[in-house]
Amino acid sequence: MTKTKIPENDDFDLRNFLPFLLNQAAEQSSLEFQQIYKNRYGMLRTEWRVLFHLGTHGEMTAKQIGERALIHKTKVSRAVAKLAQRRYLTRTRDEADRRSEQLALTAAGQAVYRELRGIAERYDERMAAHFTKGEAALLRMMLRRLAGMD
Amino acid sequence: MTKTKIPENDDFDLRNFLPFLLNQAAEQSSLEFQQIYKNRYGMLRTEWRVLFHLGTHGEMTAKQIGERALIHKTKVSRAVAKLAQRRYLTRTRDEADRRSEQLALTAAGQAVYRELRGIAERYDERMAAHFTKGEAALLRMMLRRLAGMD
DNA sequence: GCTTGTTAGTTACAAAATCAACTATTATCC
DNA sequence: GGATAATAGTTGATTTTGTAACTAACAAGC
Repeated sequence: MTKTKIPENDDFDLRNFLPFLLNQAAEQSSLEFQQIYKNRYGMLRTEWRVLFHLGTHGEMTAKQIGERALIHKTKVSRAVAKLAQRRYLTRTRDEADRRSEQLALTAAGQAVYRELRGIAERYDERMAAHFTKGEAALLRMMLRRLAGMD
Repeated sequence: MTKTKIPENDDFDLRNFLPFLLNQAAEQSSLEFQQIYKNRYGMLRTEWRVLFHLGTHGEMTAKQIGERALIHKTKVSRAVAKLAQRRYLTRTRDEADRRSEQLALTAAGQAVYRELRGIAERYDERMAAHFTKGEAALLRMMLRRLAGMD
């Protein structure tokens, strides 16, 4: 029975492959954090991302959000539509350039943002607690570089 | 016009939030690496993951792959079906437990795996080149820990 | 001014992911 | 042994995403 054993030869290990590792770590943390905003606010990942951007930066256009967060414009468009429908944000046509709209959180949106921000901060601390302060800072720096955010 | 300015107060920055950073970095690298196997072998992300698992570990069941890679069983099932259809792997019913099947790469599957593994190694090196050897090793360690792989 | 090209954002359609229900098989417990 | 529960894997229905084409508004060249 010529059952050729697969060449274990190379020292390549999937579990050390950076794209794989990044994906696993991201998936793990996203899933965990998702429980919170999904079950509690019925929000999708893209939606809280948009909410967070508006929360931290104030008024922005859909385009600016998409650029910063690397989210495709159709996804942003749909997330904005849902958030507007839930009265978490308002759209005001920009009179200087009437193609775009300035988006801003309503009072309700800000309230949700502040709640989620608090949860996010605690969650982040819990993750960072796996490491020393220096390691955590280095990790953030490295991830920013890999994400092309530098 | 009571335009309440959003509290820029807290020093919370989305761009430092670990789940966000992980997601951005993972997305960035996955998209880039995907160009290669997608354009070249018409494979989906889940498919090369399954292929890689079989390539590095030899025979496995669908369940084992799903557990290791954090992929839902329906996704694994469909990926396995496609790889089988392309004759990259064979399924052999496990006589000890006839519910499950042992999956193994065919010669063709192994050939593709080896090619992709080479590409993956070079890609990984390029990513790691952003950092010193020590930093890169630390990064992998930290990601493994965050992914719960330790 | 008018044609041509861009850009912000939306929408329609196709591809993929998620969820629930199903089959076949094995394990448990009485 | 037989009923009940649990498990491996598949399939179909629903959601979500990605791709393309579209509308409306602006910009540039002439």
